[in-house]
Amino acid sequence: MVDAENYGTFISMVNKQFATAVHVMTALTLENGGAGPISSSRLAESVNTNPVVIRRLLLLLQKADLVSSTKGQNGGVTLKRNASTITLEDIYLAVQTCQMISGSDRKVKKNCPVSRSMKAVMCGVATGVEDASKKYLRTIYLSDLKKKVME
Amino acid sequence: MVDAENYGTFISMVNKQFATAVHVMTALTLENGGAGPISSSRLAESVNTNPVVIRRLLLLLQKADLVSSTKGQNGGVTLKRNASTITLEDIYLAVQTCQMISGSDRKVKKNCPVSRSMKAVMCGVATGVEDASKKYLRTIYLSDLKKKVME
DNA sequence: TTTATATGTAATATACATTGTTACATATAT
DNA sequence: ATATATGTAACAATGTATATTACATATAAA
Repeated sequence: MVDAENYGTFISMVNKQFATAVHVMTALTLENGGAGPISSSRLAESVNTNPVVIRRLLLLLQKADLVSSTKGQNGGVTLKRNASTITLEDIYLAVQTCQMISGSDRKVKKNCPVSRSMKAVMCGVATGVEDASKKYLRTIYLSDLKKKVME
Repeated sequence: MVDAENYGTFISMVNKQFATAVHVMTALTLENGGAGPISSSRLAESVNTNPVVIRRLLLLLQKADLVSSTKGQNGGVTLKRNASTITLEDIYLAVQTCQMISGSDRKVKKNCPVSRSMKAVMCGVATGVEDASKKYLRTIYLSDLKKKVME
């Protein structure tokens, strides 16, 4: 049933990509320096998902130059940079699919001044939210998360 | 086709609610003080959607005490507070369905320290992003948007 | 009091992105 | 040569938001 009480109160559980990416990168931070590369299968176990989901994510992290992977026996993934130089903004930008706030894609009503202005207005708002968020994410380093996990 | 080039690059067009709410509130700001209340049908025309979509949104805005509505002939919706006292944070909080950054709902792997820590880690991150965003949204008043539209 | 018109609300259809899964090609260390 | 890892395609399953139709309810105005 959808009424005033719960309309719009669904919790969106799509877009786990950022959370998954942070998980993977944190795991690499803790395990690398240990016994070499980690396989997507082991990462998938820690995340509790399918290895292909992890591998798809890793392609994005590779494109952003955050990790590198090697094929074949004893292959797997390693961090490409030191954990104390990687921030959550780096990870966010690597896997970002869309802005946190999105405008509407509805057709503009050309005879309505408000409708005509909305795209520009929401674009500005989206940029503002994005900038504020990234500024915050930039303050958190992978090495900070490592500490948190080890506590 | 889904490959490395476009996997994760879909633009999510769900969650137009905030954009729609800003549109509606801006329209009310411009038109109120004019010829009394505005009907959901007229608002729907400006937004280019179905009146019911607008009415469902208005229920949320009413719960947040931002607008009030009257039934019957010549009925409709009016702003309940002055536009120079309403910020985009008020609107965001009224229609917010979930946090901008969400954690994963996957089951925790209890023998993995990273997996055990992730929920707390992502909760902190989500709160940080949320706070930063709200702080920004708090700086923009409906009266500012009115000016932008009238330019 | 009747009528027109507005909101309130339910039920359902539609659209679409993300995740999960299977299958297989490709590369590489041992 | 073989085992094992990544790379990639294809498709099913899931879940949320929007759109739409229909109707109940309230109220101003004739």
